[in-house]
Amino acid sequence: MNKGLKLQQLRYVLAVLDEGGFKPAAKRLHRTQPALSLGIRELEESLGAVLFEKQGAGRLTPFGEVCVPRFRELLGVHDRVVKDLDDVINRRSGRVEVVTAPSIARRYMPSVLNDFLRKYPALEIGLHDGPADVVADMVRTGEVEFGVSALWADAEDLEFEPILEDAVGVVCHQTHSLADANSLRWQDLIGQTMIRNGTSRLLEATPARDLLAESRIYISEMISIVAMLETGTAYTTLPRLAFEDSVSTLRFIPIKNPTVTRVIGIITRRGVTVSPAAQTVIEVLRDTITDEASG
Amino acid sequence: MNKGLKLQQLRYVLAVLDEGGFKPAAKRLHRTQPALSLGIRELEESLGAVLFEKQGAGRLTPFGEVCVPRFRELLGVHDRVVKDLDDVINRRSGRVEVVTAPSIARRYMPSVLNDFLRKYPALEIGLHDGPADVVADMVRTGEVEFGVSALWADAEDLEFEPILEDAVGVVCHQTHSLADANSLRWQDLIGQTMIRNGTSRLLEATPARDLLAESRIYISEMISIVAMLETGTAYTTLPRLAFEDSVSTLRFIPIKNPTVTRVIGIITRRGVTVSPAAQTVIEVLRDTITDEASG
DNA sequence: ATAAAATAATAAGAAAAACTTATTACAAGC
DNA sequence: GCTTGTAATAAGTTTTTCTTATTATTTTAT
Repeated sequence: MNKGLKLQQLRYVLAVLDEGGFKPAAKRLHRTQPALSLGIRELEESLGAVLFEKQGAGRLTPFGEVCVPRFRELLGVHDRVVKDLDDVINRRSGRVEVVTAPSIARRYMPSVLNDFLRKYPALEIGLHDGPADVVADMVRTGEVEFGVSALWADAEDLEFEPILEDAVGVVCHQTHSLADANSLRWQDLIGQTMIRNGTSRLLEATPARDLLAESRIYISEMISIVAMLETGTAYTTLPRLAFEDSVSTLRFIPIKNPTVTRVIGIITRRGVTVSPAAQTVIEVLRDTITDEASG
Repeated sequence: MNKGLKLQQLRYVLAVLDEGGFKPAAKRLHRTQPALSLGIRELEESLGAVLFEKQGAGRLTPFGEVCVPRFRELLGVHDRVVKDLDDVINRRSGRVEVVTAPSIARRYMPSVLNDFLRKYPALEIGLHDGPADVVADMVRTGEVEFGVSALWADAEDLEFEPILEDAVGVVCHQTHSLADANSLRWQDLIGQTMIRNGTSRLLEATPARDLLAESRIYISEMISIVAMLETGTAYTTLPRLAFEDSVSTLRFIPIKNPTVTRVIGIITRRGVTVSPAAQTVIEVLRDTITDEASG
């Protein structure tokens, strides 16, 4: 007794039943009558028992009666599996986990999420945020399918695809001596009290490196930085997007010559294809950023 | 997107996962590595999405992760169906409905049932009894898979395979004038009061036809026949097996020259193969009757 | 009952599929 | 950089599945 049913042969059997004979069944399946005859014969041999009575217009043997509900069940499961997977591929089903830098989460993701949920009503999304190292780790562990953030050290196991440049500028209180400039050069900052923060290492390989060396304050939390800036006695540097949600008494002044930028991109595990649903989120994100840049 | 998964290709995928690579998986399935490579490639193309990362020792894509549980489910159903059908064929599962003449039900079936239940502990049986016409009808409608009885008119749609001959004799009270004979001839009955019953038509094409014509009493129910016989004023004829359960004050005397017999056989629908379980019951029944005849 | 029509089984060969061996390409490890 | 282990590709073979043509059987109609 040869194990291993062939789904097509089971379909032959059901077609013969539904159509009431080999010939009409063959027609429906775009086959010839001997094809079904042979196929069903082979199935019977592999089972070791006959399914149809001889010469009887598609009448089943008692054993056939036992088989048919099971054939239907198996084909039903098959068809459902095919449909499920088709839904996943065609974005009618699925869930994506994403992690971004906080600035991205606040500046772009609300719009991305809205677009995404509207365009793909059946897809689900989970959005996380965190600093660049957390983003990288969550991608690495597979907690999320991709991240959106700057990538400090380019890691062997991660893929980075830039999507956005974010220029660093001065942030200070409106009463600060630098507050009224439209733009600044790095030398304008010499002698001022500088607060370093998590993004300050962007300056490490730039003309601002000396300012960094002189700075005697480091504050990691944005809320503490703001509190310090509001005393009017110090400034800090931030990429434009990271400043976004700050207090209205603070000013952001771009710095030129040279412009220092933080490159933000999509971080994925190297050699891991993202799911169709995640691919969709990435596409929507790219569109959103392109629109913002041009609009 | 081509619908229609091939079960073997799904097994390839699971084997690669289980064994952690194409080569060991191929070995386990007694195939070569390119066979799996090609098979899985084809599956990916039919789905429209990649399942395994390139060059990565059997690591799945996120889409692959979605697929695998469903592949397991489908193959699980397949394997269960194969096992179920195998059980049916090998008599480890199944149910048979049988109908017999009352005489058979009482004389042979208890022993058949005991043998059957002991030899095939997983099979179930349903036993019915009734007169010959009911037996034939239950077979015809498919209520039962086969019947055991005499068949009056040989019907086009039924198959009859004789297994047993049952000789007709005289039944009368112990005080009746015929009661002490060891055997009788038909002419010995002339002038006696005869009760006709359901089996009397066995006599229609025999020398007893004249007795039948003279008889003025017909009783269908055995219990009423017995009551009448016990008055000692009349006799009736019955096949040996039908007499079996009668009262001890009655006698059965064989009739010779010629011996009239009722042929009992297995009745099935013409052109309908019986199920493996029913086949088993028939075999046990044949054995039982052979044993009784010789023992 | 016989002839005609319809249906499925069988035979033989063609097309398609699945598999094999041999080779190439790619990545990881020494 | 070379070796080693892995998977992909190429080409050809075997196996499977299908088709056309024919035969056998049963049903239907006369």
